[in-house]
Amino acid sequence: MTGLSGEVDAVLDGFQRAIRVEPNFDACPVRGVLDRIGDKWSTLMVLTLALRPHRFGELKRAIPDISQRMLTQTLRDLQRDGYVARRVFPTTPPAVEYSLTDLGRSLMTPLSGLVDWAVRTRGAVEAARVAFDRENV
Amino acid sequence: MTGLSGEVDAVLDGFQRAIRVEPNFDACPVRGVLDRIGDKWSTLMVLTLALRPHRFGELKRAIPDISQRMLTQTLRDLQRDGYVARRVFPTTPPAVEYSLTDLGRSLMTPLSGLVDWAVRTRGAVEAARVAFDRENV
DNA sequence: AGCTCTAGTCTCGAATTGAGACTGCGTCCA
DNA sequence: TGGACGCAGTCTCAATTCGAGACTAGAGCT
Repeated sequence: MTGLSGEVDAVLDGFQRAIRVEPNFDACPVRGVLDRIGDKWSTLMVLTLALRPHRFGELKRAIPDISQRMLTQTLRDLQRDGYVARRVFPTTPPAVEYSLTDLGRSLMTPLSGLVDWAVRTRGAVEAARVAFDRENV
Repeated sequence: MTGLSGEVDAVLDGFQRAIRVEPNFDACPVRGVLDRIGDKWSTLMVLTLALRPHRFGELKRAIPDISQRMLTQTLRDLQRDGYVARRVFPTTPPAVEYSLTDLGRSLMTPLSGLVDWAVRTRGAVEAARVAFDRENV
């Protein structure tokens, strides 16, 4: 047995069944969802928008090392998947407000579990990295 | 108020504090951990290794659309971070077994929460995509 | 001698990303 | 009246990353 809780086993079973059932592995819809979440900028952006709605420029300042190009593109992708809502105020200069939808907010529960895990394990990960780099010159 | 549970709020607070404290945003250790998890292949590989240990070739067959190059590289990265253990049997032809470490297994709880969420929401995401594509010609 | 098997590495063209210049258009200040 | 500014992008080009597939070592099998 795996030593994991029953809940985890159930999810694993579901995962295994999902990829078995899906003849085209690449088209697995769970992968489609996970790939978006797994994107370098997506989680960061969802986490930032969870604090409060942001305008385009605010997001750029909140995540200083993202390029405008990727900011635009990631926002579009999140919007397309229904996680983020885009509201345009036809003023000059233009104002655009991005906010999480209910679907986007529903991601916060599993995502915060992951962030929490990351915070708890980062020490172990850092130690593992140092050990690995020491052994592999 | 955000409408989220207190637990999520607490994690968000932690996240916000973490990025505030970190002067070099790019070096935030949580991001380092999340970036690895967020990798296109990492989650898939962890999920596969959670089923049972796999040899290199088995992994390649289990995840048919990964290139050898990325398979090697992702496994190295996961090993470096201490999620995966690599065991070499000095036979010919060589045999190498990859398995999850305790640290790697500890990821299964939050990760399965995410997979579960992906399974539950994929219908809504698919609908959002169709609606978006219809509106944007 | 030649073929097979495994776990990689190497090379090269293709796709993705980053840095930053540029746009449109009203407002503010002179 | 005209010049600079702010905002939310788009466009271009260079750098980085990725995928596909050829190639390697060394023992066993025929």
